Amino acid sequence: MAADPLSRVFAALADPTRRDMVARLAVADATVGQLAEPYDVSVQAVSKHLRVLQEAGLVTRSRDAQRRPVHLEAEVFDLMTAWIERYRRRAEERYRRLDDVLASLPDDDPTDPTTTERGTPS
Amino acid sequence: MAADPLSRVFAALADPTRRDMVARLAVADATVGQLAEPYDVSVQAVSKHLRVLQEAGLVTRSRDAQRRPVHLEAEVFDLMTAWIERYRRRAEERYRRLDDVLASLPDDDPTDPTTTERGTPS
DNA sequence: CCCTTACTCAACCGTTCGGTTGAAAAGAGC
DNA sequence: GCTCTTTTCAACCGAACGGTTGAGTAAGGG
Repeated sequence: MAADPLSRVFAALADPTRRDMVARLAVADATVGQLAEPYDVSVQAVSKHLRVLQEAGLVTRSRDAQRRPVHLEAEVFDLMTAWIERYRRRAEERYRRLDDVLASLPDDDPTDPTTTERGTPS
Repeated sequence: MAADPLSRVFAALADPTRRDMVARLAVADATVGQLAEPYDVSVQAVSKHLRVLQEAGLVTRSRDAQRRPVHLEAEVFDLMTAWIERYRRRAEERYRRLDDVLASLPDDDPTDPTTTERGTPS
């Protein structure tokens, strides 16, 4: 149970029920019971889901008498977007470079004198 | 095993080994053996990881004799970022509105006549 | 003071997950 | 035609997951 933060966030959001809870918490804070209401599972199951979200840092909980209001912590999203954007950018850069190569290797039309000279020939 | 696409992508990236493979594939395509080399696990385990990444749409594979080069498909990232940004924005909007409320409810100083009138009473 | 509400803890259950080993499939090279 | 390389398939294993039920805890409300 000692996974790195990024793994915990991704794993937490890999469950559709938990994603839906996050979606609803983005609109307003809610108690465990309120969160459990729409789903066809026990309150205990929802409580477990919330613990997963909490340990992923996606959610915090306060006290209001017996109620434990849940609050969405949106900053953790940055962790994911940072990772995703990093490699997405890297991949796109690679494709861009590939496009350049393809663009520099034209039709090889022997009747076209502008294509007979190649850039960086070995 | 019939999970929705978003769950599959999140689940695929919840594993640090798979994330590392994606990171390396962002630099260059690689074969199963090349991908397996740095890790202290069997090639079969890596093959399984690749199947998970493939079913998540993160990766495609072609043929080169016995080799099966793996290629990163970066478009799937958009699926995640779209989801994340949607709810991040929603959450931030909510906080912004909360700030507005707090700003419109000033110090409540009884000696200050400008704070005695409240908007939308009752 | 009960009693009800709101929630968590604990134990259990079936399934999935990440890993293993062993065998098979598919090609290239001698 | 063998053999070596590369990869997958299949069976298995322990741990984690998502769910359940049942009991326990904490705090208001009659």
